[in-house]
Amino acid sequence: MNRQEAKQETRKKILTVALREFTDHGYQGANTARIAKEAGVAHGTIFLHFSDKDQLLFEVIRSRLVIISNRLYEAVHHSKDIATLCRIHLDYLNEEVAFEAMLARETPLLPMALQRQVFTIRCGIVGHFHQAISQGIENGTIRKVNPTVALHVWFGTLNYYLANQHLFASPGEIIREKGEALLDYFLTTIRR
Amino acid sequence: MNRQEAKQETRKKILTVALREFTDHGYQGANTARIAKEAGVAHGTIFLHFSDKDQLLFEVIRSRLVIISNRLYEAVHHSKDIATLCRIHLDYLNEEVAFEAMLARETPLLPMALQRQVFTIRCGIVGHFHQAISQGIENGTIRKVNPTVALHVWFGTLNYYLANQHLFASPGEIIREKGEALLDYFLTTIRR
DNA sequence: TATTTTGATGAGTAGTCGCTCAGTGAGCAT
DNA sequence: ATGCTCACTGAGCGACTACTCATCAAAATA
Repeated sequence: MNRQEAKQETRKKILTVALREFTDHGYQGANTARIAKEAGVAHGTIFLHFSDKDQLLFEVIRSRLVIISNRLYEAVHHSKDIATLCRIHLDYLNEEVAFEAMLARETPLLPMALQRQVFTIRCGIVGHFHQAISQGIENGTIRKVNPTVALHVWFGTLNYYLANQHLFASPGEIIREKGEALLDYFLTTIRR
Repeated sequence: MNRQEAKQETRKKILTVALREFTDHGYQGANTARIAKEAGVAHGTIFLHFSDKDQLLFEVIRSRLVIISNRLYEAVHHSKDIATLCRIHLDYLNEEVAFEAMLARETPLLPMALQRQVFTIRCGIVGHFHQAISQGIENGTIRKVNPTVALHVWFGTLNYYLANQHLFASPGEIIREKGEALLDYFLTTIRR
């Protein structure tokens, strides 16, 4: 391994550990000294690769969101049925429950630039849901509700569950324990 | 004013300033030195009245929650109609939007003990809504939905709006701009 | 008036944490 | 072999902040 490859390796190690650190301790709680220790590098090394803590965590969250976005985009591309979309969404949230819970808790406190990026990436996902509901209303399977509000209800309630998961369920089990009931409620209230 | 009255006055001044401090800067950001300065007392005085920052902010939050709890409790004596309760709830949130938005953002990050206490106080409020929905189902005005999930939807979506208010509306206007549409959606989806 | 009680003071302590920078040594070109 | 480059090191800096405690002064009490 030459020096440039080694440097990239170091950077990657830091990013990997930083993701876990953010997931476990949140934005404020993430500790650069601990990240360095866990990654097996000196504390100062972090600041050779990233100008400051903000930029490091920005990079971590952004890269994560891109993965999510792509995955949901592909999954969602094939079906326009709202029930299917919701189920795919629940499956995804259940797999990434630790990261998504932390994101739900921390997003409102993130630097505004990062917050807007999170929101923009989410908009792409929400668009598919919107289309599915509008189509359902047109062909008469869904009652005449405001599609935007319906989506805020779906995403909002899930966000609420994730952010406060330990008040509603055993840790890490929130989607498994509450997802089905929410989906059932959501579908029966919007379907004709 | 005797000494005991003066002491109570000091305590009250600290609480008033602490409420504004928490509303403006959140839990982590709330600064005990700044609170003391704003309240016109020495820094150490705060810790004569409150064992630590946690207890001070808990007292602040508790006193606020008691207000809405009492207000809803009184309202529920006159009416057990879910629409009325929701409207009272929206009115309250609109009046206290800055504090409630901060609470929505910060609750998941509070120390667990404080979080549980906030949750317990909220349970009293939620109880009133639960009763109204159950009664509505019994007398046939409300469809047979899971009342608990319905409440999570109502409180969860409002929480989502409040926590991310600046993504959905002009600052401080979130309830005014989105409350009516949400109430309309909520009622039409649960009513027969 | 003399003494005790007590609420208030604010400089000081101890701990945390992001970030720096002079120094090190392995790798690379010549 | 020699000298240079540069990724990396880690002790230490400085800023911040919750909390303490010796001290004070005014009010209550005797």
